[in-house]
Amino acid sequence: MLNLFPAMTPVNLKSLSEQLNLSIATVSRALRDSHEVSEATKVRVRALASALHYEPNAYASSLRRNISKTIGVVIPKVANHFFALAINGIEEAARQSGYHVLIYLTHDDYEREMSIVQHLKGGRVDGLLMSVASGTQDFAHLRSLKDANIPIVFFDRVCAEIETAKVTTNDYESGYQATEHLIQAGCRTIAHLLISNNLSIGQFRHQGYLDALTANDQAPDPDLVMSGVMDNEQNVALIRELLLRRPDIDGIFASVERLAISAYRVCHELQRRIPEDVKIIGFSNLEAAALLDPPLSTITQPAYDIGREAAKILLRAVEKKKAVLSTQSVVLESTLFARQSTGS
Amino acid sequence: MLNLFPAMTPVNLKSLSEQLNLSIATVSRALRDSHEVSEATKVRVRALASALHYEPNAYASSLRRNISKTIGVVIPKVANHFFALAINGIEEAARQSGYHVLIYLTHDDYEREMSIVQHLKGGRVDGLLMSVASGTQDFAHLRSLKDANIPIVFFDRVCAEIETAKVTTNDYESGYQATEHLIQAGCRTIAHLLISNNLSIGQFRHQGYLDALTANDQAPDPDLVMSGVMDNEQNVALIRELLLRRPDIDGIFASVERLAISAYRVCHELQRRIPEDVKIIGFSNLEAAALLDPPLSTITQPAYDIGREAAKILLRAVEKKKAVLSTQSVVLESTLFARQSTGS
DNA sequence: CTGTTAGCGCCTTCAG
DNA sequence: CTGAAGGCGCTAACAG
Repeated sequence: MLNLFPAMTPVNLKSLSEQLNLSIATVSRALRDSHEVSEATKVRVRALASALHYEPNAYASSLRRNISKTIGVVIPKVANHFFALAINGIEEAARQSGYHVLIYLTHDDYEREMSIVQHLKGGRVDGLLMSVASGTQDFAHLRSLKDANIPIVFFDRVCAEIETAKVTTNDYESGYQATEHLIQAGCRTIAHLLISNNLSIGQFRHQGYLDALTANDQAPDPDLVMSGVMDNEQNVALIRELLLRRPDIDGIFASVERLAISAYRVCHELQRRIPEDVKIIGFSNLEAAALLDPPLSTITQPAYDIGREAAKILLRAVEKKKAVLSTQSVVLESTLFARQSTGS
Repeated sequence: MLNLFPAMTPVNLKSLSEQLNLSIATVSRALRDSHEVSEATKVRVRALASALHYEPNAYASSLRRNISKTIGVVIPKVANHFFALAINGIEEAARQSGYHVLIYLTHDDYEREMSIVQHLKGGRVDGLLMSVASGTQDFAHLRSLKDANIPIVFFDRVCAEIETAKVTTNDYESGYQATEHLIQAGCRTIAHLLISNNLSIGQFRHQGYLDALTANDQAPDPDLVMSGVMDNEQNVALIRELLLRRPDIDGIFASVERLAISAYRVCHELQRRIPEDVKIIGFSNLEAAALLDPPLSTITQPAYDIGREAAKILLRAVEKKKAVLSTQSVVLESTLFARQSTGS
């Protein structure tokens, strides 16, 4: 007789097996579609299981098999189009392989990143995807993941010191191209706005900027390089100051979306016409960039693909139970959108 | 003698207890800071535990205590500023209470939503936060959560049929205000763009639109109401068609960010001047809206607070082990930003 | 093909 | 204050 009130007696292998006069093991095997169980019993078992809406207890299974079917994603923030899109790609890849996704935000805080990683060593995840916090200087907590047998894949903001797989974009080339784009458009004094830290991506982009300048016989000027801070209003103030101090600036290359937007705003405010007086190009995944008038030229990273690629690499390692990944680097290409005023 | 190679022998209560010549129970109690264990042993235990970087196995604990310290978040998409900000608030609240956050994207697909919810009944989460998919018409899968003893809190896109806590914004009022804003600005023919479905929020906003019209002696015209679809390019085509069919439209109220942006784009394309020919106001959490020239007026939802509030309510219920929440409705207020061209 | 047994790592009575 | 024992739900080895 069926028990249709699972809230009363729990629905688990035990209760199922009792009602079916089978052993727990057989029921378990039947549900996992093992070949060593007769088709007839499989049918019986499945029928009851679905009638009672049986759902296996994920944690019991995880404990037993030492596999959680879960990956962790540790990123600075999600209120940022790039990471939002990346998560999308990650979730997609994870779902396709039957994995769950735990999300953690560091808010670019080292302490927080450390405590998250420490927690995760408890076996809650089979693997980790990570974009390091800008405040992170010490990487011991990341190294220790190796001991805990948890593979990690870095994306976008990678950590060069750790030997593992990394997914990035062609940051150096993008920095170079962006700068050259401004030079071609006639800019003679180009500022570079980046985030103040040791992030690999910032360094690569900056090197691209420097090399593009020298290649075009423009002497790099440290005074034109601005390191942003966490607080956005402060950044606006810094940019305003820079533009007032150097009225000769006629081109701005922003390595971060927020700085590009802020620069745009400050130009408006200071009545510097875009693009007549100042041309701006910035890293951005903001769709609305194309709608600005004049539109903002952007370097757009394939965020979704980055997330997806990273997740796929991680999952492949997880399935093979390889704690340490080969130091493989996947580089995807960003796209430069040179947008012109529609002249309406 | 210390074993500093946890990769060799596993670090768990058993191994710790052996090295300390204590029982597993005592070690467990010491680590949970139980009052029934001497301070001296606590110190000894903690010392070894931290030396070996002991991290409790979350799944064993979950299995035993039937508590996962994890909540699930099921949303349509994350590549949308509103949801990104909401996740931020959710993660914050969860973290403060020591909870983990699993994320699932439905892509507005009913089947997917159902399968996710079904999975989650396996005890993987202690509670659920949800914004229902636009394709969802049947709510049996949500009801069944009650049987599984999993509390659920809806936010933004709520499901009226389920009796549980809900966190929303004042959608009716916002729709009313937005429409009145356009009327005050002199619009005589106001279109309403919304998403094609049974979403509660769409209905409320639409009712506000209708009531504002009648209150101002404008007869609602069904021809001016457009239901969007999933594909954005199709939406652009639909909007274009609408504006061509009804050249008398001089005001647009968009209930979704994407539609507002698309409307903006189509107006540009059709050379309808904003705001001289057509005024636009739309729901949006896009910062860049203020940068558009002319800027886009928006109704902005307190996304972060919505996520945070919803998570707090859920966590309170989870801690009390209440599967069914009181049908409590928290309504937060959106802000209308009436932006004017800077006239530069 | 099916059943029995023995844990995964942890927590929680119940006894000392 | 500490220890011994049982079991959360599931799976995997070993018997039949």
